[in-house]
Amino acid sequence: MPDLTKQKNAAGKLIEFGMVSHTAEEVAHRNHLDKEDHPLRFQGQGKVLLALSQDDGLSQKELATRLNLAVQSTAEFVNKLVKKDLVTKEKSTTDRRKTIIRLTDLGRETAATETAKVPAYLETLTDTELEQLTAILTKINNNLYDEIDTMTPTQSNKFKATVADHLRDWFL
Amino acid sequence: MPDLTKQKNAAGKLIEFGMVSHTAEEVAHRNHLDKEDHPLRFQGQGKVLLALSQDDGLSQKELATRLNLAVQSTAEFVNKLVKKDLVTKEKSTTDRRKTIIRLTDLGRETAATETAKVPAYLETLTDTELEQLTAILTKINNNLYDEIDTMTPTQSNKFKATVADHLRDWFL
DNA sequence: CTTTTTAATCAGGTCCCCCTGACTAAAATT
DNA sequence: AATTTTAGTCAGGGGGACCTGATTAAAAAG
Repeated sequence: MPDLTKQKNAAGKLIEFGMVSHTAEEVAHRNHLDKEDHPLRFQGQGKVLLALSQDDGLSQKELATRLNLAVQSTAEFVNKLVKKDLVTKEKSTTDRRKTIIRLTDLGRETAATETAKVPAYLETLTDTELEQLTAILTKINNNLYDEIDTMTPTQSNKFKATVADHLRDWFL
Repeated sequence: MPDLTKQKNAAGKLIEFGMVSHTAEEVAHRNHLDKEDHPLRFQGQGKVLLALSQDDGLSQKELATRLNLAVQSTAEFVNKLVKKDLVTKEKSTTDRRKTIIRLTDLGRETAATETAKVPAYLETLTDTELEQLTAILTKINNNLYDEIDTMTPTQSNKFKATVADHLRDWFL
């Protein structure tokens, strides 16, 4: 039986981490120490980018189902990404209803550097700590995937595949 | 010299965690398995609530400086919280320019349950893992506080105190 | 007793994430 | 050929986190 206090401690630290990292990002952004427009948080537009770096050339519909989004939301994000020259839209030749979304070089690069970026706050951790953290987060993330899968009976939910596999490829 | 690969692994897991936990929350919310209006992410309104649970009866100005926000933003969040019956506003009697913000019982309770909530995904971790996670996050968070303090030369930046001390009180 | 500083407010904006409803155009069915 | 399904689009919204600018009321200072 796990110690409830320990759980609460960890939970608190996690909340704290969420808040503080968010604030740090915002401060950095306001101080213009940050070149990019916006950090690209891997929600919304970021999610789309990530899905595409794993599987380029998806249709909007496919993107929407994979990302658990309404098609219209997906369209919105895609359009925003087009404006930033991170992806392109082109009509499918085999099925002219479909629009194929592809990463531009810039888009691919952005996704890569964005995910490969090592935050400064990790640099003081020892190798052991990094390993522990990775192992623990792996466990946590898997739990979360299960949670999502349980809640969304959409059998074609490729969310986990989209996120996890991509990151695995990038990092392992 | 720390292993760069290990850093990247951890960084990736952290990104993944951010995305996945966010998605899980959204899914839960859409499925109405979530009673509350909105999860209260401890930014914006949530930050205000947290600051108040540590130090009740602050003025809006004090809140703003502590939270690194424009006074107008603070006012906006406070007003939203008032509508939700989580805080109250009252004019200070000693200085009638000031507006004192106080938590309602509901507000205090909300902050408490919100922060004390142990996410399901922590329940499968062993005691050892929980301890490791807590230790590592403590280190990371401290790094982030330093980052923020370095970037904001506002000497009166009580951000760290507001966030960390409160959570410490709650969890330790 | 003025002038200046301070705490708030209102007004208006920017950008983000995300959704429903209504409607076309192109495939797949019947 | 006529109908239905499918992929997208437009229009419109709701809520959230923030911000700048202009203005008021009250306290502090000169």
